[in-house]
Amino acid sequence: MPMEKTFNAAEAEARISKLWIDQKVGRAGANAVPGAEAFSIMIPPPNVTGSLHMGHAFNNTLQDILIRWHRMQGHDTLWQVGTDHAGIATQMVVERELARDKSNATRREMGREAFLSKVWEWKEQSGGTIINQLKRLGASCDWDREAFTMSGNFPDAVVKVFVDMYNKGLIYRGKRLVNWDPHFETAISDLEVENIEVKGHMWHFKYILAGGETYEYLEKDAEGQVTLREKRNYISIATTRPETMLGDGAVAVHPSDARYAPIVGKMVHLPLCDRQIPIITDEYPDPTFGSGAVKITGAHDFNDYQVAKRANLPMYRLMDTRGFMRADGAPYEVAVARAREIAAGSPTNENEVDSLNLVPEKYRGLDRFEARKLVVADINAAGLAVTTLVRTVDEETNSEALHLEPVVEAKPIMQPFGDRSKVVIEPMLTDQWFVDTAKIVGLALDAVRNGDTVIMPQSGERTYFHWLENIEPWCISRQLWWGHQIPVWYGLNLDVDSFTDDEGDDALDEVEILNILGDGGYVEREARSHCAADSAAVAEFFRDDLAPLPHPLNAARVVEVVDRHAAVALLAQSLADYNLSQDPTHLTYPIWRDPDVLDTWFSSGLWPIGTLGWPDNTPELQKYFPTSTLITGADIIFFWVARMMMMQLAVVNDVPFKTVYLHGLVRDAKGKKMSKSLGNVIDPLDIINEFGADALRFANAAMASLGGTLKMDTQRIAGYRNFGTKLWNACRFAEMNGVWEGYATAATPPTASATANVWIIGETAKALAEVNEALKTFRFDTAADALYKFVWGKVCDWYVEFAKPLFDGEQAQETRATMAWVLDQSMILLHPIMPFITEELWSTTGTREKLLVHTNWPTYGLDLVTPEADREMAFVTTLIDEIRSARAQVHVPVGLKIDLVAMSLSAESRAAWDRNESLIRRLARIETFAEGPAPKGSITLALEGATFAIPLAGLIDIAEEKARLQKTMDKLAKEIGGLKGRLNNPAFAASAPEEVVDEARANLDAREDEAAKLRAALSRLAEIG
RNA sequence: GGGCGGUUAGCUCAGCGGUAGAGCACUACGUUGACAUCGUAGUGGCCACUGGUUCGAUCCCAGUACCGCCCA
Repeated sequence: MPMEKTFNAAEAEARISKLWIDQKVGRAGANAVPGAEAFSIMIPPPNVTGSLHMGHAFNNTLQDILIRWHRMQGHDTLWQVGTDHAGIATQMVVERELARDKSNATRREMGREAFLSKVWEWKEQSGGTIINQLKRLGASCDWDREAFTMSGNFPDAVVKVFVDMYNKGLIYRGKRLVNWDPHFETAISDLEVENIEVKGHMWHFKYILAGGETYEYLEKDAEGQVTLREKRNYISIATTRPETMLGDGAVAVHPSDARYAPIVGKMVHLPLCDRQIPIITDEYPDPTFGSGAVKITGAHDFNDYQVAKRANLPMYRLMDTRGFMRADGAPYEVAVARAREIAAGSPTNENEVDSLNLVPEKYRGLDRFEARKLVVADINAAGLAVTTLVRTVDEETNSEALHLEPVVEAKPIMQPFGDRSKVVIEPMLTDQWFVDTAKIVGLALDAVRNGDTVIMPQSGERTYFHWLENIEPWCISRQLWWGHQIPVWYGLNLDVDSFTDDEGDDALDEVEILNILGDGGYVEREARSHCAADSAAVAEFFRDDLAPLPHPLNAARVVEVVDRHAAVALLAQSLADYNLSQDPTHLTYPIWRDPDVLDTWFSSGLWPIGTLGWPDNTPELQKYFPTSTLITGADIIFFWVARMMMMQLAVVNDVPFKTVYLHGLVRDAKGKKMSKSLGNVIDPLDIINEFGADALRFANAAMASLGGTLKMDTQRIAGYRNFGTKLWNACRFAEMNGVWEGYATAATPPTASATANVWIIGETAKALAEVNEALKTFRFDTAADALYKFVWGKVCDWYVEFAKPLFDGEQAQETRATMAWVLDQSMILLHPIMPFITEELWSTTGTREKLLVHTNWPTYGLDLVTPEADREMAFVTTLIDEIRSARAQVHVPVGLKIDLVAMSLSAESRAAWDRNESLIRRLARIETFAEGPAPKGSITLALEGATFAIPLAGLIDIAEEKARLQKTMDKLAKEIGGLKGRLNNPAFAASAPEEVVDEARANLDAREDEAAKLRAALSRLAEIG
């Protein structure tokens, strides 16, 4: 059955994709020769909730190109595929799904266990979407090894790493100011916060000095002239977040700020609150900004937090997990009384400070933005706003009036938003788990500095260094349910420090038991904690804690309960039972697990070893780790690349990958970020449906120059679809000429005698060398460009045309063999970039031992290039180009055959002519050929080593031909001028390398030779008219 | 404010010491033994600006302007 005119991508891709998957062409080690070197790539695991976007398509195309290239070379390849559980994103999706049906219970109503089983259910149903989309793209992963960060050995690996790092002191728990997402009610890391400029306001408040004090406030201009002098009883502060003033711990001014020097150390009344705070100095306030005085709210601002720590100020938390003003704890009067005691020096601790709710009653329970409005209104009402005189005119009476209005500046402010929730992030003082990154960052920096891991483009290394050198502790706990739960358990601290053994039986008596349970007793103490892989292992630690305690506590059974509340209840129950029964065997010691889960990036940070079976020393781990190359977006260099480096080095003391290839974000044709709101999202599946996966892949490869932005243009994709069609039709032409009959795959080219055949074999070798070199250096664009130029520009534009007359001559047989081989090589070389169309052509042409995906990558070298053939073909193609160009310029109709006269021919040109006459005649549309002088009314063509004339008496417009020649002369003159200028400069000959000088000289000779021929032609024209 | 990068044909980008290339778009012509998802010929550029280094700079260095991205 003859081939169709075009490749039917929609039909063929599905069929070929199934074939590859059924035959497991991408399984680890497929097509590897014995003892082959390993080549491995870890896919950046897409979110299990996700679907394929252009970024994925781009990223995975590049990975697949490398994998296919190495696999065809017989290397032992692994492309590890899988998905990420994506804590927040997945929890969000499942909650949203549940909310669609009002009859469903909410997450909180159904509880942790039931919710998690819903998430798993959802994952089973829709988690495979993106994997199937990768298959449509043609990705040749090892599908049987598909991993998931919540399945298989991954949970164990994550827990083991946590425990190890905990034991090494690399993970700690602490109360820190973290980014709090009030929507998801969890901490998030710095990287999950997007700072966006929004319209905001700056309010100015007066904090009145305590004790009726006043001071002289002076403002000076740059020359030191006093511009303002007034007696003040207040200090003016500016804020964009008025509601936080309720938690202020101080007002800070810069130590060099002379305006406030008289009042540093004095107290001010905190408006709306019944307490006083000090005026302190700190380097943080900028004296030139606003009033130069800053209110310090340590629990709700990152800068203030640092100031508060330096000045040892209490940090009062004002909000709850949803971002509402606190409504818990003691009444305001009680809390504020205690705060005053603390301010006066009463000893306290972090936990007590955190437990004090200093939100006055009227603001309690309000949303933070509601509270803001109310605080502003109340301050205005109290006359504590900084005001300005405003003149108004009454329209009816036309009378002017002056009155004071609060100063509120409208100004853009940077506001933090959650990258998932899109709500305003609240800095919040909470207990969280941290990785002490400062302790593990060193190895990660060194590995890149000493080249164990190479990041490209190199600018990526600079970014990497800059971030790691300034790294902050990594907050790894999330108050979510979907994720790896932190392997830390807590138990009540029952250490009995005042035990008196009245009975001499070394056992607790009833009074002592009551002490344990009683108000303010042991159960109120801070809990003990232990970290271990599971509850059985952790129970050992708690038994060790219990061992030194008096009977019967030392014999208590350790049991796990849900939380501290349940633990206290169970312990009480248990002790009460004991008191009656005196049977210690029933005594239980309850422990509970930390409810938080780990940041998703903590587990994906272990992706390279986790997917290879670690902590078991599997054969895959030995073979494929460290992995060869990581291809990922530059936007996740911090999230993921740097963390994988730190984690792998900390855990297995080896780099996770040898090369990191970073690429930019895929944008639309205009360079805009693709976003749903802009409506400029291009769905790669739509592109595949319209143009085929190969066209998309080729476009991706061609765009992949190092460092640039990636602008996706469907017109360009269409162009590469056309490129596929071009190759298709070259093969179809071959088929129509019987080229494939009896042809079987051959590693080496056929012996050829016709110059065109010899030449194209050499061009094929050049293309191979270029593709190899380009892919070796990750220049996918160069590889694509070289293939495009070879297949279209050499094979189709010239070779196929040359072959047509050759098919009729004595060299028909070798031409068929050569064409088959060249097209074969084209399929092979293109296969990594365009796998579908090439696999399809492969199966419809010739006799094949293996699928193309497993066909051996060629190894022939540039020795196949024959310089004589190159020169000869250069003469032929130049001559044809010149004739065509001349014909077009003097408007010779395409259909008209012309005569050609050779005025002069060098020996080499004559030989070239003789061997290729039929090609030239055909492609330049020549009727007759003769040697001799130019007939009258000819146009002239000057080539190196030859001059030709085309007699066109009566057909040509003399003036037009003159203009044509003059134009060529002008171009030549410009070149000659430049070359002469250089050669006449003595410094050039003296300083430039010899070959450059020689080349310039030879070039000048050739140009002058051509110019002379053209001058002669012009003078001949002058004779005519 | 800090860091990284960009500025080359109408558009999107390569090139990065020997006076410019591709694809697309555009113009004219065109169905010759594969291909109109095509062919042939063509139009189009003080390589942002100012200095410096060099025999020679789009390319290296410094500065300026403008534009991105990331982090505060």
